[in-house]
Amino acid sequence: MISPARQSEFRRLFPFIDRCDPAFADVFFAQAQYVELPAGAAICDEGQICAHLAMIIEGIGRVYKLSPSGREVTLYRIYGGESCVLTASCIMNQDSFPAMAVSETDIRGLLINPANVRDWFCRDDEWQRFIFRLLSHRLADIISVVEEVAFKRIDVRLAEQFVKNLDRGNAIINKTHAEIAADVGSSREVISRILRDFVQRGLIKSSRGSIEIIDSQAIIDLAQQ
Amino acid sequence: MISPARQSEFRRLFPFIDRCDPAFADVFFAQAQYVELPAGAAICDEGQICAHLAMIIEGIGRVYKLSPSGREVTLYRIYGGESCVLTASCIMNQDSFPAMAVSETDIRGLLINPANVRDWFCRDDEWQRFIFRLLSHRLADIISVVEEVAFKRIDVRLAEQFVKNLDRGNAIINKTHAEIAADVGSSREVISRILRDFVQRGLIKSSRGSIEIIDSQAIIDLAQQ
DNA sequence: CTCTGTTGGTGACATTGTCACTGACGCCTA
DNA sequence: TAGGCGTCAGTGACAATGTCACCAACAGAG
Repeated sequence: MISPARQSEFRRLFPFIDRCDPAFADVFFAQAQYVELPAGAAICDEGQICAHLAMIIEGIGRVYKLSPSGREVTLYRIYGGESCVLTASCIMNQDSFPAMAVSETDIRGLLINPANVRDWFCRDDEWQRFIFRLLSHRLADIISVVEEVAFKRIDVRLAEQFVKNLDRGNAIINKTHAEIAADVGSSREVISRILRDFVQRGLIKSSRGSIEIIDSQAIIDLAQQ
Repeated sequence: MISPARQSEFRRLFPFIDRCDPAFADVFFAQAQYVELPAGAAICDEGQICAHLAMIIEGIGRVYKLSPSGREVTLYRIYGGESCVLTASCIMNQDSFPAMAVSETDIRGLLINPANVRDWFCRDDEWQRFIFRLLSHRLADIISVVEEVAFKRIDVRLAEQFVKNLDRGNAIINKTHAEIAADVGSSREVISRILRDFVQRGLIKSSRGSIEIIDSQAIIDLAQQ
């Protein structure tokens, strides 16, 4: 049973629950389980069967593919108010998870039992809609990753990442070159070279483990190619 | 109403329908609509709202992304007995279709009305399972495209394509270099160069518009990298 | 047979990936 | 405070891939 304080926190982030039948919401909070995870924890490994559907209240999760040679690409991130599709899809089909997931920050959230996810599906329209929207938005996310990787130059994709940070109000990005490379599916050396270029053109300032965006407009223009 | 001959054809390809409640199957065939499409027809364009869920009886559909510069990547193909996820996901959410789709061959199939897809979802378990399996398998397909594009050398990916053809019993592939390039998300020139290499190594024979696989084992070995 | 559109081949150059190595920095401990 | 160690970033050399411009071979239509 989830405490009232946590319930109202959850309701702010997952407004669908207020549109559900109140009786359903009661069952939901009775069956859900509250969990906390430290940053850097492995949530799900490739090929594993997923135990639960996680609904994030606070924190960031990252779902990515890992190549045998050690390279990575981020498929998508899960923020507060969101949930993991791959988990959802695994639960519905009892398939194995086709990627890896880690917590990028400390995470707090609710866990839903696979049996409940399925049972509730036809019990409450809003729950059904929530799960479907989840699946379809992630499908779109992953397709856009294909597009990025297959068609766009890396400097443009870096600029896009920077713009995402600007949109969230961060002109400073605290990441190492290797982390950025794992994000866009490239290698550290390539990122270093491109960032050196950006510095020489006055677009950013770079220091150990962090990047400051100086010329936002130029970054935005570059991202729009 | 679908004719009995077509119904039994459909049942062979979509066995789930026999596991459904017979009353449901009756409704299904009463509401479904039979269609034929010529090869090369545009089924769905980027950004369009999908009108129907298509279930393929015969023929091949291709779903792909197109870049502004004209390059392409195939996301997946739809064969007889399969159906289009993106359509399914669009229908469930009334979203727009995030890719393009064409018929690669003549196609025959059934069309299901979006309202029916949704209504039937909670009416019949087998229908629900069918739709979910569809979504989750395609999600896995598309993730594996990300993996291919981000991590693998093009010669290896070409070999993989050839192996898929060998698995279907075709040692001869009737495609132009440009078509192969669109498949793997590369450019014609690169494919030409790699195929020239393959010819010189005795793996294939190449002629205008078709490729014959000579050394299957070497192709299989290469694909396994 | 000629014309025309399609298909494939090629060289030159830009971008990206990979490998091997180096130096700089921060932190810990003696 | 000096030395040791791990993380982070920079670099040159080379391989793989993408892009552009152009040409040659071929097939089908008229």
